[in-house]
Amino acid sequence: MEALPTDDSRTLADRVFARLQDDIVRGELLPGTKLGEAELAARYGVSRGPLREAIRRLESRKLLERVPHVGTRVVSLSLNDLIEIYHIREALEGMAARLAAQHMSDAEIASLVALLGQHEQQQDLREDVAYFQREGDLDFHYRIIQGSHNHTLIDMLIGGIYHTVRMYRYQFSTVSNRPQKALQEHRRIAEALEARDGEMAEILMRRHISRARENIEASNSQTLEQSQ
Amino acid sequence: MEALPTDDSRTLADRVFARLQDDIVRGELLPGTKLGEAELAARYGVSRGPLREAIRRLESRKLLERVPHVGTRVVSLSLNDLIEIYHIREALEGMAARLAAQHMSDAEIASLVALLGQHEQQQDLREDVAYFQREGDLDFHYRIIQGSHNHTLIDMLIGGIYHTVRMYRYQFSTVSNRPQKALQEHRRIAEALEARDGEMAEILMRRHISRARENIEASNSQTLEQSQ
DNA sequence: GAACCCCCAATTGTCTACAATCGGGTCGTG
DNA sequence: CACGACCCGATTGTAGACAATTGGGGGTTC
Repeated sequence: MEALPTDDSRTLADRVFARLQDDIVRGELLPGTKLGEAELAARYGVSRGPLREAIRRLESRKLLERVPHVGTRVVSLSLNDLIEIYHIREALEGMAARLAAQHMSDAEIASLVALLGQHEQQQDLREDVAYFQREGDLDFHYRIIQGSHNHTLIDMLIGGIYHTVRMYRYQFSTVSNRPQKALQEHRRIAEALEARDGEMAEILMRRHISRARENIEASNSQTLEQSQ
Repeated sequence: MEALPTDDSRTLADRVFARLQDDIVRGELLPGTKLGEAELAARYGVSRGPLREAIRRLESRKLLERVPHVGTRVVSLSLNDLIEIYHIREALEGMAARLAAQHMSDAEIASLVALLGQHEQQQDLREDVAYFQREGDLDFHYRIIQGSHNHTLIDMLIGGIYHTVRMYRYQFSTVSNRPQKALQEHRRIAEALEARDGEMAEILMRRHISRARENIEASNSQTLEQSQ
């Protein structure tokens, strides 16, 4: 989806950044884990210099929390944080859907529809459902965000928020318990894009994300109560 | 508004980050300026280690552009970038206004109204108008964002977008040519907050930012044409 | 036995120095 | 004049050492 850990990015700091981010997002490093610099430097085979640069960047992305003279640890999201993020996604991805209706090429839209066809097949076969619910869902949203052709918006969502959303999915091992409804909503959004109806696309996208949020709130309400 | 350059933040890297960001935003370092590491290290009296950490963070915030093995330079915004940012502000600050109507305390709203009173006086006196149009305007928006009480949203806007907006104001030395209208719009937004009318506050805020964007587009259309 | 203080070990923060790598400019050649 | 190889500067990577701060353990006192 982005830079793979096997890539040969320009500098060492860039590679360490990508690998460390991936390990965090994929749950290799669990939330709350304390990360010693010497330990991490050994883990990735680099010296502390490039490592610290990578840590600073991940701190900016809210994937690491750092306390001076104490240490760095992987952030642990609260349910409230996640709900805030979904409210923001509602605003930004709603906007992205409206822009996508204006700016996506016919080819891009056709490709998006084809993607939904694949998802439908996967679901019919009940095969690798987890994939659809995890990366497949993000892939759909990913394409619409790209379709907005607003570079700043793309950067904020893809480069900022989506890593946190993906990390959450691994942390809470959340799987949507409404995959068929989600797919239907995806279809309707795609139809609005095909009709070049930006307002409709925005409304449908906002509603789609809002429902996902409500689903999370309902599924984790007992978790919330426990933590209080 | 945030960390002042005179603060005594925990680590050197934090201080260099704050000072360098301030120098960029305030136009001390002009857009496109090439920044040598040795030069900057001498300028701020630190070694390259903390400096590089600061550079990485400013790169994440889109205030610096870095090309490996070539160098770092201050970003120069295009008019198109700025317009994209204003579209995003429309979505996010509209949301912030709606949340502020729900979550701001009566005291916070009263303080906001008092701030508008100060702005009105400044404008009547035609005194230091530039201040109102620059930091004063941002101060109003700043308070509403804070009033949303959504930590993630606050962080994205205050910690991310607003530095870019402020930098732009210095770069293009843009002064709104509609200060009285802007102030009126501020007043109406405040009234909606007093009435706890979130929907109205959102609509008014979106319209307000949309008009500011149109104003920028009109003022700089010749600049756009020139650059093409 | 509990509370407090002090000291120490561990970790982080910082600096200096040197090797390695890349890009751009220069010079020479066809 | 165009093309290519070379060199030099700057940036990046690494290592080592030392300073600074934090948090906890041990001891003392009430």
